[in-house]
Amino acid sequence: MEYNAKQLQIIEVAERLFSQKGFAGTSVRDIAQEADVNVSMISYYFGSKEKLIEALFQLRMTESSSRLETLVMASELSALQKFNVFIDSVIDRLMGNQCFHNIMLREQLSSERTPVITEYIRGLKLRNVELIRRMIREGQEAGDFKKDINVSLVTTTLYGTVNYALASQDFYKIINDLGHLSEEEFQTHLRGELSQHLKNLFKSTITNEHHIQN
Amino acid sequence: MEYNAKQLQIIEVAERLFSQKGFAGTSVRDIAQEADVNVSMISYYFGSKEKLIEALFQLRMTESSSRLETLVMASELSALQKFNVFIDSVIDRLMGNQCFHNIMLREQLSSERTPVITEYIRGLKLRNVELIRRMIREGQEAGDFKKDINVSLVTTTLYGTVNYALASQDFYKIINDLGHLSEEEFQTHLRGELSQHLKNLFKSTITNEHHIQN
DNA sequence: AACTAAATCAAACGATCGTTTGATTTTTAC
DNA sequence: GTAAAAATCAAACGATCGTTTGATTTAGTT
Repeated sequence: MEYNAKQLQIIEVAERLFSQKGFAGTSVRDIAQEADVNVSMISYYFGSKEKLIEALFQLRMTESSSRLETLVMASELSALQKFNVFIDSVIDRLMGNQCFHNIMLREQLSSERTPVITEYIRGLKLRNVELIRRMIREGQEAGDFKKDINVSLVTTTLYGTVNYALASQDFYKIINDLGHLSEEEFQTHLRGELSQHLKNLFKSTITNEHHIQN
Repeated sequence: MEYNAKQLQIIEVAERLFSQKGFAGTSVRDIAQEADVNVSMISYYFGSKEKLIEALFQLRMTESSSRLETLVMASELSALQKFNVFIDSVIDRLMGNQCFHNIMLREQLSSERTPVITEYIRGLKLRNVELIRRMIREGQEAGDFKKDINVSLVTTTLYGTVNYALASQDFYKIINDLGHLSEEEFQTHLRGELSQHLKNLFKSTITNEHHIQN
């Protein structure tokens, strides 16, 4: 499915409002007003509010990242280097699509989920955890990584840390006295800190004692 | 403020429904029906739906954990031991109040927040990060912990990991073939895995090279 | 220019929302 | 036992919800 400019405008406004106020907390009139279209256009183009968020998910999910998978795995980087590249890509992907990942996180918190969206999320998470599993196994076979690594929990810490950092970024800015930075400067700062923190965290956890070149 | 049995019943049902369907996604009629009271009782007792969730926050926030602070800090445990005790207490607190922490996490994702609730959350997070800061500083002064530790990000990883693990527990159960466990067995299993994972994660990250007794 | 299809609109639809009303029942206090 | 207070209820309130209608305008095709 491809969308015209007006449809994309509706989707993008909906994405921002769903992120800010939640799906149930956002009315189609809110969306229509901010997207500068008539209320009926939403049903006209998408069928329903429910179908609209499904269209959003379909759009955002399909445009993401099968490149990464082959790009990372096919390279001649060491296992740890691949893992570090992956960490940065996760940070970039989540920070570059904060609204959408906010919606996705909220969706995971709900127990009354749309089957379509639930399936999208499950598929994405399955791909992510499998990619990490392959990277870790590669590192283990090279003798660089420890043998007993809980892949699920490593994944959980990676995504959990980035997600929670983004959810708490206002608080983070305050207690670290970063109010003087512009929004862009702050995002860059946070990105760098997260990257360093996570790389350090996992390096000392999943690699063996004997030093390996970074 | 203290509540009678009926009021507590309403609060507890509201807590579960807000957790499952979100604040905006839950109607006062939903709550009234499941709590087996008349719709008007919610306004009668709490004033409004908004005041109801504020009452929930006030109730859950005041019943939590200033004991921990003095208990952990005043003991003769080593810095790492204190940190490990704190890790377990965080896991227990979040897993023991999943509904409420689900609501709290959702609230942090929203940009249109109730000032009262925002302030509750800010205060709680401030206390938590300060407690962790004191523990880390103590470990540093004893020479056990590294000098350059980003307290905010350590806190973020701790809470982010536990929160995300709970948000993804259905997925975790599936990909780890834990479907044969009862719900209680699974919770116990997850608690243990999380505890081991986080202790291991932080031990290798924040302690110095030379071994210190656990 | 004439016809067709797509887009846009104001208005209205019925349903549900949070809240209030006013009567009635139950509990409490003396 | 009786009066006051608290609790409970069905019903209704106005507002807003997502969606549909039907007329009108715009764009595309010949």
